[in-house]
Amino acid sequence: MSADPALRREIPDATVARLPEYLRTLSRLAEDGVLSVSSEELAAEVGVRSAQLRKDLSHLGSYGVRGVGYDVETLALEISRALGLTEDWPVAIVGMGNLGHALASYSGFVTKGFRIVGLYDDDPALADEKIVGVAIRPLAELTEHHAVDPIAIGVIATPAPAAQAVCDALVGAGISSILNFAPAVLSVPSGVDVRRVDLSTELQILAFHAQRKSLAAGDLRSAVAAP
Amino acid sequence: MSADPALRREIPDATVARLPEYLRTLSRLAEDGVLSVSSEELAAEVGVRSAQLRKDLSHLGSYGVRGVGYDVETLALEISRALGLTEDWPVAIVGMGNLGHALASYSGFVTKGFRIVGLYDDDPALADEKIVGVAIRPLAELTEHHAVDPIAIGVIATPAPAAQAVCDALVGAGISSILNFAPAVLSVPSGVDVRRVDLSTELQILAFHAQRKSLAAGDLRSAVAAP
DNA sequence: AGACGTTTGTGAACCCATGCACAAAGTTGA
DNA sequence: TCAACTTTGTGCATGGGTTCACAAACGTCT
Repeated sequence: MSADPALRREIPDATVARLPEYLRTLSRLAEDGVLSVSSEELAAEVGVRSAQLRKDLSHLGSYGVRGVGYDVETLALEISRALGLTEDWPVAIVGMGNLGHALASYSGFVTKGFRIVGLYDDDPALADEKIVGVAIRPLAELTEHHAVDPIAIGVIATPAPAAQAVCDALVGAGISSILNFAPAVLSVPSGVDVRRVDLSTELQILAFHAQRKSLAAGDLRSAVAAP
Repeated sequence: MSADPALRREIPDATVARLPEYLRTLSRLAEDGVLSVSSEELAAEVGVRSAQLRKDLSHLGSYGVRGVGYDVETLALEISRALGLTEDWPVAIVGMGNLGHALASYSGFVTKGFRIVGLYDDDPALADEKIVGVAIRPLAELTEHHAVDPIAIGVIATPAPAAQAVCDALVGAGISSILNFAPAVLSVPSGVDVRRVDLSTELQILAFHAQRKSLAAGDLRSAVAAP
């Protein structure tokens, strides 16, 4: 094995965003006993163009065989390595409301490369609860906990007003990867990586397109000026 | 009232994706009693460049005043109109597990332009439950319900294996806007709009960047992430 | 061994999005 | 009224991402 192009070379963000999808589909194919796929087949499954798939994969090295395709197992492993999923990443969730509960018991967490090591909420009513074997603790214990059993990724599932304070606590403890479910823009020092998942944003984007469709179809809305 | 540029003109997807953020921030400013903002100020709040904000807003018309800035109320209203949020969109959620419960009780749903009109799950154990005043019903009743009280947006919160069947049911009933939380690629006829929100994808993207950071810092070749 | 069919990997062209820089348009103050 | 100042709206350049199209590489079959 030579140097690892997946880690050395710069992989475009747009490509990184698609790799999890490729990986998921490859895993499903592997379960179904499929040994080899062409870029055309895999692209069709995922819903992208085959040229894009090939270009994406080319960023992590040359793992295909011309005239044949890609070995499913090998490619899945290489994508896992590129994404850093060969190791388990310890995750902590802050905010154990409905969403926090849902995230903690989400099966996708445990299965692939992630492991919940901490659940935090300051509500005393939750103090003795355990989810998937992990106790819920007050946020004040985060730093202490992190020192003993390091946390790589912090998930914020609190209401928006609390999000910045929680974020500051996470950053203060030394966590530099944050997944934010609260509808708030977080300000963080450089070097800290924040991704936001926002339900209402997605709904609003859908509403926009739905509106466009309904206007395009029945064009008898309020006063539309003639061109 | 003249022609509505927000609806007639083509608004780039990238812009549409940012409009909800602008709207949220404007709403917060309005609550704080702020009457007017410059593109510089608003952009700083949202975390984008002021030039981008101005270009985005220019796609929906000319609602700023040179030398002054934007009237907060007016701009919020215009963005709401562009996104189609002046009307309430009826939403149905399918799959009342942890995530479905979390989504149903999510406050963001009710407040801004969306209204839950249906909750569906085939699990008999949930048959008599009500969340936010809406009863949980079996999926078979969807079409009937939709005929009486139309649904604009369907949210899929089921496990991945059930997602395609649920999607087919939604599309079959005539729903053409779908928000999918299941980790599965849905195949739909053209004209149907699907957006996917995937927790594990987001985690994996974070893991990729975290890995890059840890490799850049301590440059130990094949060593593990942990110090 | 050699010709043929298949599929990858990639150079090049296109397209969209972002950022810069400035003229146009408005306000304020004398 | 007019000059000075502020901020918008936008033409233009720049950069990234997507798609096309094809040569190189591999397996297969005779």
